[in-house]
Amino acid sequence: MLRVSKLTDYGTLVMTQMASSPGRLFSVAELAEMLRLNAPTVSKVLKALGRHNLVTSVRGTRGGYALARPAKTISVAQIVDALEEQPFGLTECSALSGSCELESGCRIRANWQRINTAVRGVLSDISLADMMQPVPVAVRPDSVATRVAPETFAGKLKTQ
Amino acid sequence: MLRVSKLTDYGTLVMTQMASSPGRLFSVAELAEMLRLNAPTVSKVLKALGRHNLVTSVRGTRGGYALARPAKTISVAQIVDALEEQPFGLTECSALSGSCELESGCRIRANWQRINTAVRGVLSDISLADMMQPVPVAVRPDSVATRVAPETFAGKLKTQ
DNA sequence: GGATACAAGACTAAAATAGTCCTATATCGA
DNA sequence: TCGATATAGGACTATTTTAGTCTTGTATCC
Repeated sequence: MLRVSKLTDYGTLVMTQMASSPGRLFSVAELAEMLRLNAPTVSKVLKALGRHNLVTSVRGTRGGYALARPAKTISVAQIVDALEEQPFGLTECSALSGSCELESGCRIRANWQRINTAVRGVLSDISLADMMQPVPVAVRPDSVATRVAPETFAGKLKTQ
Repeated sequence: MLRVSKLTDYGTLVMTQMASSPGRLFSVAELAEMLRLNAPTVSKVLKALGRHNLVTSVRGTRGGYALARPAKTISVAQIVDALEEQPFGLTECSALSGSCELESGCRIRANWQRINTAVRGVLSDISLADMMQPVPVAVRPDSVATRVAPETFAGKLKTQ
């Protein structure tokens, strides 16, 4: 449904929370309480983020997690990649195998790949630090005309 | 998983096929055979597209479907909207209700909305006619640096 | 009036996601 | 060195979503 999984959603929350105090370690229990999420779920998110080297972990009594690098250098795309099971791409192929060879199929597929690349570009150009910023102006969500807010995202959202 | 449903995928195929002969009517059976898809599935897609006024239909013996308007004036976003159940948006809210009020939550949510808008902008700016064009240059799918092909999409993919 | 083709929507099966739990391992501190 | 704490990995169940089909109804043509 063209939606990111809840795990990814939680991931942005957890990462942002950790970004607010770059130095310290956060335990699963702490983060779960701060964000009002269940601990096992937060744990699952953090384990996946750890496997992708977006967070570091320390075991033991005073252990916990912290961002592996500054928030400015972590993109939303990287969080998505860490938490979505499937590889990035808006379509599976572009319909059933065997259909593309006929006529229009393959062009469609190639064009979907270009759309994928553009969408990924959007996600790659937004950093965790950006996600913490307040939104500068009211954006009407469905208006294409207003879809780029003048401030923070402006430069980042140019795809060329 | 940040993927469009198969119905949407099929929708782009079906619409493109119809766009190749703007005048004529295509029956479900014809389209199914041309695209090597099952007829009931193609039917489901076309009914949904019809409800959203992207195709017109004629019943009866020599009936069928045709694009409701020129391919240049139909965007991929409109096809997505017609065939995805849920309203457009990459995250459900941005985690559980009640979490956002605390600290970082709401900013994240607002920023996700801006990402939604940017992604939607990509889909809104690609027309069905664009989807029929051959891809001008090889684009390495995962390289952000090359993510905008110089030709056809170039102007369209600028989000500002 | 009968054949054809779309319209609406119910229904089943399969797949993906969400969320929890169990076992193992590392660290700290008494 | 032992026990408490906290992460690591991954299995597992339940839920939700998606895919695909089928049935009944209606419009059009000949």
